[in-house]
Amino acid sequence: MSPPDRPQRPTRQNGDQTREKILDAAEALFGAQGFAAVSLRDITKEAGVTLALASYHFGTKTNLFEAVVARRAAVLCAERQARLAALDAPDTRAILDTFFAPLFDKARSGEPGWPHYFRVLARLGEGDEGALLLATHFDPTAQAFILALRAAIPDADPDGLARGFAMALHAMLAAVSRHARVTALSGGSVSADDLDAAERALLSFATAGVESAARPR
Amino acid sequence: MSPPDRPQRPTRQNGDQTREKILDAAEALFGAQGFAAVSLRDITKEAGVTLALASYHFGTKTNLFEAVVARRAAVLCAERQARLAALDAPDTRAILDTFFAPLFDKARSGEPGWPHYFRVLARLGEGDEGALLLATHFDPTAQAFILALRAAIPDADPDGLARGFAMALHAMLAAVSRHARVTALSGGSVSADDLDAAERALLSFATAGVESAARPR
DNA sequence: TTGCAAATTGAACGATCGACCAAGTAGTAA
DNA sequence: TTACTACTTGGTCGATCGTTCAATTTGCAA
Repeated sequence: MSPPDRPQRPTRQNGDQTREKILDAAEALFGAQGFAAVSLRDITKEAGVTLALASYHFGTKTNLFEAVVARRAAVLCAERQARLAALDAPDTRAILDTFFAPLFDKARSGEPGWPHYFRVLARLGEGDEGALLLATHFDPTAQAFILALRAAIPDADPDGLARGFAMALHAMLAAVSRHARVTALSGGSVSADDLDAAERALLSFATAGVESAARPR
Repeated sequence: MSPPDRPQRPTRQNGDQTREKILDAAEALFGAQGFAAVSLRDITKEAGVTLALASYHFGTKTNLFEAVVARRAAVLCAERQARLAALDAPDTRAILDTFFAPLFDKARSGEPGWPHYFRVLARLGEGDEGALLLATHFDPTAQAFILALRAAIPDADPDGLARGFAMALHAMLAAVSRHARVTALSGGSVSADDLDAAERALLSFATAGVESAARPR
């Protein structure tokens, strides 16, 4: 049946390793191919465990996907909130930098799971199920940043600012998850894995873009 | 077997209607749920035709998807190229407006297929198969616009400009295909179907963003 | 009319899917 | 040791998948 709620005693430790292996494999495959295109057999094979373990630890395929999304969402949002709270009278650029930087830090950490996770996130905005997950895990933090931006741009048009922030958010996801597209558009001159240059370009782009979109007309 | 290449005579007419009905249904469902999540049975049921007709007219599911992408790509790119050629010594804003406007015109045309198609395009950048389709159908036109932008911003950094254009492109796709996300982020105050406001915000956002990203540092 | 190819039909094929089960292993606590 | 729980296993269920087939209908040309 389903996993027994969580270790009630010191911990068995063995099952947790299996859980993480399945989550890592699912994260990589969901990010590369999407939810429907990946089977539980693909995932458990990639993880090096038997098929039934996926159902045992996560119940359904949908539950597994939600666990993939939830695992790193809390880490990301907590870091964003902490950095935002540490800012003192920030301007637009500082606020957006605080929003973007955790992603690039994670991408530079060397842990391969984060790039896979970003590709999962980039796919999330599309379906109705994904939108609900985004709203649950990321909207509270995102709205805190929108409020901060509203304070930083005194006479901002709220609707234009919200539109600008949403577009900056998608530009960010493109910057951390679709390197190949930029390389192709540049004719090959833009290096796919120059994260520092990508972060600089994104910050310049989004700062000017958000301020312009928020400017009342 | 497969469709016999195309009408070799005056035209049978009947099969073309069926083709269009299948393409419309596939476009709507692929856009809403993605390639792998939609079955040929879903599509033919939505189209009101029998299952075997999909294979008869398009061969494989992959061929059908490529036909969906190709059908409106040529229309879009031709219009962009024509408008771009008509510009005389344009600035950044005019070039980007020329790139964005055809999408919003189509979205406002009342034809329901176009919004569905934009959702298909928004999903395309993610997989490797989709990237190839994008490159085939859209990259030549996109690179013409990048060249125009380079001419309009004399001392632009080419890599920064390419990054900026790629981000503007994704912001555009978000603006025409993810209305619900913006509404949620704004707390409900942004109307999901105010295309005029979305186009104004996108043009302001992208113009300032691209110029800022292209500014040599 | 007859002839012929395009178009359409209903049914079926083998493969793969998510989920589930009974049985067995392993590690801890009594 | 024994008892208990967490964990793991191989196998199987019905459903659904893309694709293919032979047979039939349709509509223009001769």
